[in-house]
Amino acid sequence: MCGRFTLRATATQLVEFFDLFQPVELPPRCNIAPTQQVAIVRQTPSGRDLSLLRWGLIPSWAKDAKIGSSLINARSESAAEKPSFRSAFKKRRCLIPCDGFYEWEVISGQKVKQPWLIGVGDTPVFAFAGLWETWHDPAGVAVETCSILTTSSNELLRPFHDRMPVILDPADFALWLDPAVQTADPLLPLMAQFPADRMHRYRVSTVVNSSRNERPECAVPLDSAAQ
DNA sequence: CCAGACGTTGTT
DNA sequence: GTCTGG
DNA sequence: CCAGACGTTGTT
DNA sequence: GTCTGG
Repeated sequence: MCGRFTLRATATQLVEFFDLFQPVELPPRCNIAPTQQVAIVRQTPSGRDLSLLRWGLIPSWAKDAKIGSSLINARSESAAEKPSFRSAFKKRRCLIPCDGFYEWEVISGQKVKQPWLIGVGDTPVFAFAGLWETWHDPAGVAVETCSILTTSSNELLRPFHDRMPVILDPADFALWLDPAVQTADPLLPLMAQFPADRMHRYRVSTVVNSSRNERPECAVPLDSAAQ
């Protein structure tokens, strides 16, 4: 599954990979956590646009924002039907740029979990499949939120979880973002497991365990010689 | 009709 | 907002 | 996802 | 144990 990730790509890399219609410079992030601002790519009439919104989808009908922190992921198999996600799945799909995500290994007898950083080998940046939504707080202020879709894990991720984030192939970006597509049928094949042989992983420092730590050290290989 | 739920994950 | 349960 | 808190009252 | 905050 996916609860923490990195985005250190430059504006140029983002423009090229996502075909953005205007560049956006983002500060490098090594430890993006739920409830924080994340960058998403949306299709607008002018082109593909990058904006920042809160991670943890709050359905439009929610009475308070709390539910958002438990909706950081959405199951791809059911998002089209679930009340919390179906409206967003139909009309508000997005890409979530990423260049690595963390998984934690539970080692028996050890209290502290060992984090790993997972990457896609052949691209400097890649895309999670995401959904976004608008919620209005009690004062009427609009809050935009998002969620990352999940699928069953491939061999590389299975040691950590039975779920992994949906990673989209750039060839599928246009269909995923197409506002005219409002049914799950043509989208289901896009949400398959990303192949394990195109991904890699390495251990990183437990510094990343606390979402308060944003230092670059979070994403540095622990023992590069041994990996 | 109204009231109440609406989600994911991991762990046991 | 929309569906399910009573 | 993990870390960290987990409470009430009255007074300032 | 469970919820909240980041």
